[in-house]
Amino acid sequence: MEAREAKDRFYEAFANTARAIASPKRIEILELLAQTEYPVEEIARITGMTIANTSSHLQVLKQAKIVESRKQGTKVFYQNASLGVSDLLASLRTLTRARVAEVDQVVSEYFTARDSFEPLSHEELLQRTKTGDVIILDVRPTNEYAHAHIPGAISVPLGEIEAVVDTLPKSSLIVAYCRGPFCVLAPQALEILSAHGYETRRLASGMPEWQLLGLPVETNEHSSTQANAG
Amino acid sequence: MEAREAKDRFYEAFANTARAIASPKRIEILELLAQTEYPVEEIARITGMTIANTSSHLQVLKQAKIVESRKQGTKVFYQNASLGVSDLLASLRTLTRARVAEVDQVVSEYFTARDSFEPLSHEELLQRTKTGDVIILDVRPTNEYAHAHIPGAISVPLGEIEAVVDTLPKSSLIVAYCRGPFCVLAPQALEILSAHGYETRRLASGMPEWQLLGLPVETNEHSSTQANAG
DNA sequence: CTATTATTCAATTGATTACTAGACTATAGG
DNA sequence: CCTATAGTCTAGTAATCAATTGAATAATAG
Repeated sequence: MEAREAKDRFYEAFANTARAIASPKRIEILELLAQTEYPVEEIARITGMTIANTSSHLQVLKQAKIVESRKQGTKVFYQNASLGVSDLLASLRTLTRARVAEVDQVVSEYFTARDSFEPLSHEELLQRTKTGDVIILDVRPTNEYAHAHIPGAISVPLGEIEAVVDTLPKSSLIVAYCRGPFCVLAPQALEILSAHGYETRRLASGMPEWQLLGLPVETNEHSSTQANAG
Repeated sequence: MEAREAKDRFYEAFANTARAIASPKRIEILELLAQTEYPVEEIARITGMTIANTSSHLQVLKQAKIVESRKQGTKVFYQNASLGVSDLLASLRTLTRARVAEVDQVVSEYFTARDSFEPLSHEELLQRTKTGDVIILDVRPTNEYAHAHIPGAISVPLGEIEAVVDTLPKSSLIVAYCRGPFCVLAPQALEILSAHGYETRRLASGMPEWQLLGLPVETNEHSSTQANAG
């Protein structure tokens, strides 16, 4: 009985973590917080939930030690507790995508099939930056860029793409990345750029995956969470 | 509304996978099936559940495409659908362990603190096998060994450790591994061996983790699932 | 035709889940 | 001190779900 109870408590601990993540809304929150910290109100706005509901979802995640919070003035900023969260999300994505055709259906429906081109792997990117003539665009909101970005990448939030169109040299390959493999920001940005005659490629994955690979990131220490997302 | 529904369905797919895993019993099953395939009856016996209950847990996992089944005679063998399952379990373990002190408490209680020695990393093992004088023991049940094992490893199920004690040269380092980082088989085996004066080390992780690293495995094509586990 | 093995069904028990509205708390700034 | 802002907490609702067991059913081997 002793051992039985201990064994149950043991597996229970892992099940608790899984249970905290087993909710569409909370996964959406975690994907967002994988980019950078956000205050409750903004999380609520982005996910389309009420403040109260968002707060309670965040409590669930906090109790499972999956997210952490930091109070600043009247605001409470939440962020993922560690890169391990991104790792778990990545595993979950891989396992689900490989097995559930439905996901790709939804992807091609919601994330309209803008980028028909083969995405660029991180190895390819690193290699091509050596031989030069590559411009890397980070098309996420500026606060996410500020938190962590690929060294040398330029911050151009999706809304400002039009503005920079003619400032970029047409001789360079334009590589854009955003939040992750299912994020639409980069494909949308590249659609605009390629319509203007640029040679473009999308980076296969986003910031969290880049960090998981142990690749270097650059940070802008200051401005925390001003801009916003959709 | 269209986009809203698509987004919800999208995250729902991942949440479904997570929900299927968010159960202590099912995690226990998955950890077992990460070793090799097992028939329902044996899974029930090992986990201490009724056949009916085990079957229904397996249906949940099967519907989520996390496990697959194969019918042979009157038996139905289940196995994990891919290494992605082990990957997800590993992420879940890491995230939970790092954040929940409780896990380590339970570990040190249930998995009694037999191995006080620093576990051996796979890099160290590979390095030491080059310089020779290392014997690798796979102390899992023989069917799990047959399914996949470290090249050169000798199969010595825990129950047969005593029998081989004096056949192993004392000049060699004895390295044992089993199912994973929380598996007790190897520590128990090593306790016996070190009591007999052997120099012993435990491999830090088990077969699934070894495979996740892309390291080579050896297989004995035949005998499927005869021996058993506890 | 019988024993074995697994699945399914029905029923029980017990609990969670997501969510909203409104009360409450904490903080910043006048 | 007062007020607006931001977030948390509580209670209630409606909806499910979850784990389990035992009995009935199905599939297969011999």
